[in-house]
Amino acid sequence: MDTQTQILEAAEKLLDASPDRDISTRAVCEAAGVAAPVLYRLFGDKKGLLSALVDYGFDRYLAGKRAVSYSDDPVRDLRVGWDNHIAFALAHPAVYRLMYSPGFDTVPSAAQEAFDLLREVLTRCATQGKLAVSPDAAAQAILSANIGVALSLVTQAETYHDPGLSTRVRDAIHARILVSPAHRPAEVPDGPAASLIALQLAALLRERPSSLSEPEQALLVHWLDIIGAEGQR
Amino acid sequence: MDTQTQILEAAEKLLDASPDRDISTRAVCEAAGVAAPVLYRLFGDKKGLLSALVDYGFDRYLAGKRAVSYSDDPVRDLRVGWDNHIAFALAHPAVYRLMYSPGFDTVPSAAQEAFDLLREVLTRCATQGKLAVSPDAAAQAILSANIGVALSLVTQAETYHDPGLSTRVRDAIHARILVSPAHRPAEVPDGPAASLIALQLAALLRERPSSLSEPEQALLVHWLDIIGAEGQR
DNA sequence: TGTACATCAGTGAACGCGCGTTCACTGATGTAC
DNA sequence: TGTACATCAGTGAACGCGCGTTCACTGATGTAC
Repeated sequence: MDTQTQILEAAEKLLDASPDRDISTRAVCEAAGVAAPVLYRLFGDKKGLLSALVDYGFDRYLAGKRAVSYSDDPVRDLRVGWDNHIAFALAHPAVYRLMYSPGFDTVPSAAQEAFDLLREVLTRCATQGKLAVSPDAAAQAILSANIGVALSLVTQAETYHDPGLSTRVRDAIHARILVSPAHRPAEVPDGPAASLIALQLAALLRERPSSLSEPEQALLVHWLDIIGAEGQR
Repeated sequence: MDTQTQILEAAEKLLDASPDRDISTRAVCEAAGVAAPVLYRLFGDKKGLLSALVDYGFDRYLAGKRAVSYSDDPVRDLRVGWDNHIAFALAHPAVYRLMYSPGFDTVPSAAQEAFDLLREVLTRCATQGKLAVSPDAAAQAILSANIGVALSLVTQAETYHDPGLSTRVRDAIHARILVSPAHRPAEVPDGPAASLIALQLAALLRERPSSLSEPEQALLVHWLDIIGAEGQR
């Protein structure tokens, strides 16, 4: 383990143990067993250390996700992704807080990457005609709820003690976002086919460009999204 | 406006404007136009100021809620409550962060009070036989999702730009938590009456004590909850 | 192979600023007699 | 009504600690000749 990793591990450990969610660079150096200037040569300053810490923790999390060759059931991947998110928050509470409830104004790049990964899975759902809203809207709904459950569990475990909480919220969101085969005919009695097919087509077109020009295709997809949105309640 | 309020308003204003979500007592005093010792006589120390700030902002929010004589439609109250929560977060981002993503270990008492208020509304839903899970489980699901949406909107407005996000997540959770008249017979084909009536009875018993002894009643309600939970998927 | 030198990860010690906090004091207001 | 005194919200100025950060230096390693 090189010095850089040593410092990062020490920093995360101290941050998890700190009641006020803050650490001093001096304490980090002492815990890592190095002199102060080492930290500043490697990370520039304290802010640099913290953002490196976010990247360090989250890269391992995303690496696992990226490496996984997705199953051919994107809906299943969606559930696994939710559960992974919760598990990561519980395993790295301090880093998680830095990611999704940051003290600085700039949002960590890793958070954006996580969002994009989720949207990819959702696009695959849409391609199979299983998504009832646009992938972007679905990603926003899923991630925001996912973050809420994770932060609640991390910061207020006593209040949020229901063991079924995470899956209940997860399935509630998924049920709303996905096309439920059982409910489809009952929920949208007239003209559901149009909006659903529009969404499916929009997802397909987003993946592979057609023979249309780029602006034309962008407008087409936009219109398809509008038609698809009509199917929502 | 007395000195105490002046200081609190100055503190919230500075906190909302601060990029790193922190303030110095010196800056607060300067902005409020008072000398430093005043702050320490009124609030004890910095931590005292911050928790007073949380109470100050949140009390006004809860006061409005408490004052409202609820409609006879608790499900409607549920929706209004969600929307109020979001509105408060957007109006007081810094205070909201202190409440639901606190830097200290102790959870603000106002947060607990908000949780209890939500559970009361849910109990009224249960009394009318409209709740498909226990009020406590429902409150956890609703609040955690509500917090997630609020924090996402507050800290990452650019990413979470979908105008329908809040209501979509809200209705998704509510649909899962409430008994949908249309779905009830289809969802729980055999013996749904038992679990639903058990939940309704449990809610009623929690409100007015029966002729049973307190421990007896507590055990009864506990069993009713268990039976009620069988109806959940 | 031996020597001279550049490179660079590391150290010990200090700097100095900002901060939370407190000390000694003032001036206005209310109250007992 | 007038006087003496307690109360208390306020002030100016300083204290001193912890912190992020940097300076001058060391010792090991790799490399050209």
